[in-house]
Amino acid sequence: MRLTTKGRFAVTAMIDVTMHGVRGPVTLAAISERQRISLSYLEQLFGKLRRHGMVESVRGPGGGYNLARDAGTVTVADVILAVDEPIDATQCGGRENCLDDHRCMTHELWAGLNAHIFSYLGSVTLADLVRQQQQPRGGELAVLQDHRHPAGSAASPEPVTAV
Amino acid sequence: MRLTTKGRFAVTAMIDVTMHGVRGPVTLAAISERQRISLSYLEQLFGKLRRHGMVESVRGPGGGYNLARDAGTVTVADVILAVDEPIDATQCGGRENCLDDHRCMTHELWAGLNAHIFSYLGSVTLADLVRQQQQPRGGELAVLQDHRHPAGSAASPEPVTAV
DNA sequence: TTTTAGTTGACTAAATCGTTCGGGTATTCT
DNA sequence: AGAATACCCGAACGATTTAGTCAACTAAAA
Repeated sequence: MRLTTKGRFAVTAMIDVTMHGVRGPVTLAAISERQRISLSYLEQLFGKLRRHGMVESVRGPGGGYNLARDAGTVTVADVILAVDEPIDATQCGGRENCLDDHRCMTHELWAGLNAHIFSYLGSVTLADLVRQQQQPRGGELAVLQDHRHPAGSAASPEPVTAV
Repeated sequence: MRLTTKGRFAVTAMIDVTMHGVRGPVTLAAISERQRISLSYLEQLFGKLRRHGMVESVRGPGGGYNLARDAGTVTVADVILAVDEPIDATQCGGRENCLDDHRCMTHELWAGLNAHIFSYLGSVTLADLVRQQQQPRGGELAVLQDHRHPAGSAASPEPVTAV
């Protein structure tokens, strides 16, 4: 699970489709203007989103993109995986050919971390994000409150925004 | 919070230092050989880690790197932030100059997502990862079991490993 | 049939990733 | 003192990714 601005652009665009798609398809030109994302870049992203079954396209005048599934069933992980090819952080590629005493330390390590991040991003749907967005000044995600954290040891001085 | 192989290399190297640093400093050459990471790349990473107060260096023969803080207080988020400069996914840069009806939709959206991912990665320490690593065939992180997930909607066909 | 809007492909500048090389400096050992 | 060790620094590199541009195409509606 890679996490870059590319995936964030895709999620932002998908939220736009969700919010403005209640009556008819949403054009990429409209998304481009509202979210300030290059139209041609959106074309690339939505090409992948369409091939991964995230959206459906309607051609011709009045056309655009609709969600292919209900907003409550499309997760952030789905969107990111559609546009961001997964990477393999383990040097053994999942096989057991790592030698000596530390047999594939990175493998199990990142498998666990990946699994959890994936699990979290797979638990947040577009509907969740839209619901949060439509509150006047919500700030935090409601669904996020549902996750507990072991409380200890964090305490980083950096501001949380724009991390 | 960007998530690439660069940060993973850094965390892997830090775990190596934690595991092998119980008696004296750990050389980059040893980490390079054990973890199969380029020595010069390690030098770049540890330069940043040192400047961010993650490790301390000992020069000369018998030298190497030690953890600057206790392994239980160094989180994965700390390490990743040290080597991976943060990105700004919001187009307004945190200020309120985004116009029209959707005032900075991406801003609050990613602020929330970032906050949660940061919160999770900030809750896993090097000590946790080493503890997990030293179990013969542990698999999952124990600390991960402490996080609940709303259960719904995920169901992705992809394997969780190497996401 | 003209316009709209998706579809595809090639192509680009810039940044990042991981690596290699070549020199430094501080410390310890002989 | 001098050699060996190991951190320190910066430049450069090919490969990949990012974000964007351009052009030509097809399907559908007015």
